[in-house]
Amino acid sequence: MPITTFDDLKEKEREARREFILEAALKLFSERDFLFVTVREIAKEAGVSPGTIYRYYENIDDLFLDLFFKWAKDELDIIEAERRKEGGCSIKRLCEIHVGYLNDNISFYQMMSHFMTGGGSLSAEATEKLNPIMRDFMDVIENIVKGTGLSGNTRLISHALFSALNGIMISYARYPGRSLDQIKRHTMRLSGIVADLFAAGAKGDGQ
Amino acid sequence: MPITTFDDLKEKEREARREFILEAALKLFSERDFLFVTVREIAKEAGVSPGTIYRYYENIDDLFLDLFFKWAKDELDIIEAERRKEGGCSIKRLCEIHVGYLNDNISFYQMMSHFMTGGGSLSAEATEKLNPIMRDFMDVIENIVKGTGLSGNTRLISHALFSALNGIMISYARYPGRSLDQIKRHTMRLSGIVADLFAAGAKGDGQ
Amino acid sequence: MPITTFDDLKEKEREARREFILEAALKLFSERDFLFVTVREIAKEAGVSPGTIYRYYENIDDLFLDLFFKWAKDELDIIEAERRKEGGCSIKRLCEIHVGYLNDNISFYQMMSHFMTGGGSLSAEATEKLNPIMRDFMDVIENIVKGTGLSGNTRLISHALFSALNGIMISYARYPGRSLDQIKRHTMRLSGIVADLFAAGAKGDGQ
Amino acid sequence: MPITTFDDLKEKEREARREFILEAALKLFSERDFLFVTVREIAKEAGVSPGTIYRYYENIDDLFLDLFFKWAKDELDIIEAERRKEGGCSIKRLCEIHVGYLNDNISFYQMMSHFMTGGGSLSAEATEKLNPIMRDFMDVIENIVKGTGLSGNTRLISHALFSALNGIMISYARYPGRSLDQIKRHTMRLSGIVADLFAAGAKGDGQ
DNA sequence: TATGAATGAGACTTCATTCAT
DNA sequence: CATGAATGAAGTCTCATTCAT
Repeated sequence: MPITTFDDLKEKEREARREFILEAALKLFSERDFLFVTVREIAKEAGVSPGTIYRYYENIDDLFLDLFFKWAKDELDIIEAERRKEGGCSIKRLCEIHVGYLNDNISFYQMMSHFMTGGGSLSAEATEKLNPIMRDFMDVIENIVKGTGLSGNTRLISHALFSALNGIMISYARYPGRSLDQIKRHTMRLSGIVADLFAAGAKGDGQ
Repeated sequence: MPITTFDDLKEKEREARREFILEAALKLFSERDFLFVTVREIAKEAGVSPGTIYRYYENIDDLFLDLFFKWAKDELDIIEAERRKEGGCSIKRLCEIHVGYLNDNISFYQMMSHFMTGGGSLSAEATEKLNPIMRDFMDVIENIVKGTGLSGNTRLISHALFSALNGIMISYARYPGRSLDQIKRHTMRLSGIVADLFAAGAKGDGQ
Repeated sequence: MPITTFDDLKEKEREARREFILEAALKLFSERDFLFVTVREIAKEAGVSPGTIYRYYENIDDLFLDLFFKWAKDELDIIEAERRKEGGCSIKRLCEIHVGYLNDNISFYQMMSHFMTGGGSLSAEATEKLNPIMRDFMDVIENIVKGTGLSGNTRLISHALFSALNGIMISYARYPGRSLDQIKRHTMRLSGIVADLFAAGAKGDGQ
Repeated sequence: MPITTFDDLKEKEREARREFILEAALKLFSERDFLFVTVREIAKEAGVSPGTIYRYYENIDDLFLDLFFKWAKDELDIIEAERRKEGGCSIKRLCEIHVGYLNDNISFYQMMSHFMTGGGSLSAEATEKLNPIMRDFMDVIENIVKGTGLSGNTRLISHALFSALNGIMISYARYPGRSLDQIKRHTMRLSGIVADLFAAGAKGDGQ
């Protein structure tokens, strides 16, 4: 019989408020490059004072990281759900999901590149948090890759696949003069090409 | 009979000074993430005053763009040289060159992602400058892709190849805890995988 | 027959809690310059919430004052104890005690200078509290001065003696590059010189 | 034949502007405890922008230090002038000058206590700057002390004298409820007492 | 009465850019 | 044409204090 303590409630409330701030930040990031969004703006959007932000995050990079994790987990959940479906998750479907998700959460890949290229001051602590989630991501991709019957260095292939998809987004997600819709179509097509090549490679390799 | 006018001379001198400033910036970018290099530092390194920078570039993004072009042209020259060699430039070699070049000019891909993800305030004018060089790049890649005997939408495949390689760098060029050497090795290996897949795809497609 | 009312008990409890907070602050001040200790830290150390501090002290300066009084009373007790000893308390001994006490309670003189130099926003009320304790201090010093057989304006001389000793601490208690031990030795020696001069002055004056 | 170069002029102008900012800060310090004067206020008072302050001082403590040096040198000049007079500078006169100067530059002793008690973040660099001027000060005092015919550890005695005078100011310069005039009179009297004792001690010692 | 989350003014500092010389 | 001093908006973050629970 589960008992909900007072502390549980408080913790839940705290999480909710944290989430609320995160949503506010998210809204701003969808309008503007996240690097140019300020603490003051996030606070205003969330309807709290700047100081409040710092009750929930030690510094601004911390907030960025939190949002990054949220996204990563969110996408992982989608992929996992797909895998549990009958027939599992093909490489093609994986690529669709990943590029589709990045299209719908345009700041996600920005952060990815921000943190990955060392733009963030990435405290040792932050890096320690960043690593496991990326490993989870890679594990899932690798499992799918393995599922295609492919042998060889599947880890390396997973790295290649993952980074190739990211590169598509980096390269074309903000292509000037194109609508969001056009961009989505283009990046999805490119991801399709990549997916086919990897899938074909898997088949060829398996023989 | 060509006449070198006074204006020509002045123009040449101007170009030289512009180049000089650019080299200074380049030197600093090789030491530090280009987003954290200030105008004052560039000016100091170039031995001019900050104000002078603005006689040659409308703003700092303009300078970034100029350097970006320089790099792009530089790499294109290398690729073209390779193509003129006997046997031409294979996809594999292209991938080696591109990822190798990015490894040696670490700020190049940072700028790539900076401009491509909309980090720069890309004036309409800047965008107009950005497009042709990218098209040149893509033309060269496409020619190489075509040269493998591949049919189909070679343009799209070139896009996919190019962005996949960029993605490798974005994703692993600053992998925390690894030496530059290790990173180069890893990214080169990944680019090898991608190259093989595209090459195999080309063969398969050609049948 | 004394009757302990409910109110008395409450008042006692209140005093106890006040004392508890004070001890917490004291502990922190012994580790760090008191100006850099925050209300939150004191609250945490005392195991109460920041809001609680304000149920016992109108503001932070009020707490500082309270601690200041505690120290002053504490030192006065020591001096009084010395006076009650056979032979009483000489000027020399007084100086030793005072400078010794300041050495052992390094924040005491910091606060002294804080309040005395107007750093605190000394409300009228606070000032009213500050005066009697300082007068007590001065009375004791004057009594000792008088006890040496010295005539003349003993009050003024007491002021001079007291402030001279404080000055020694202000000037040398944080002398950079010296250990606490070296500082104690140096300040004690200086206080010895001052003591001798005042004592000699007393003798000369007495003739 | 001295030649005033262009650089000399610029340097002079720079010094003048630096001085101008310093005077503005000085004015504010005379009205309020210097620790509560902000960069913005100084900038406003000086009629420049906050950023300009940082062209002349690396940080705010640097400005404080500069003002401190200015004062110290200024007072040293006064004392040296006195020494060059016929009859030289007696201990009594030295005390008058020092306490008089502190009375007229009420922030001087505040800074003295600020820096001496470690309130400033006193970078190693700052400390290195602080030491020589204090040594100069002490040298002058010691020379005067020696001039009275006193033998023994004149350095130590000088320390004692100097800190005793400072203590007088710390202890009484902001005595609540007294006018500046009353304070000056009181502190001067106290310094007179100290002066007499040290002078007497010198005589007694000389015998 | 105690709590502690929220406040919000305000601190220092940076830096792309301008403009009088 | 080059200079570089000055700008000033904007950034992140702190912390004494308040007030609804």
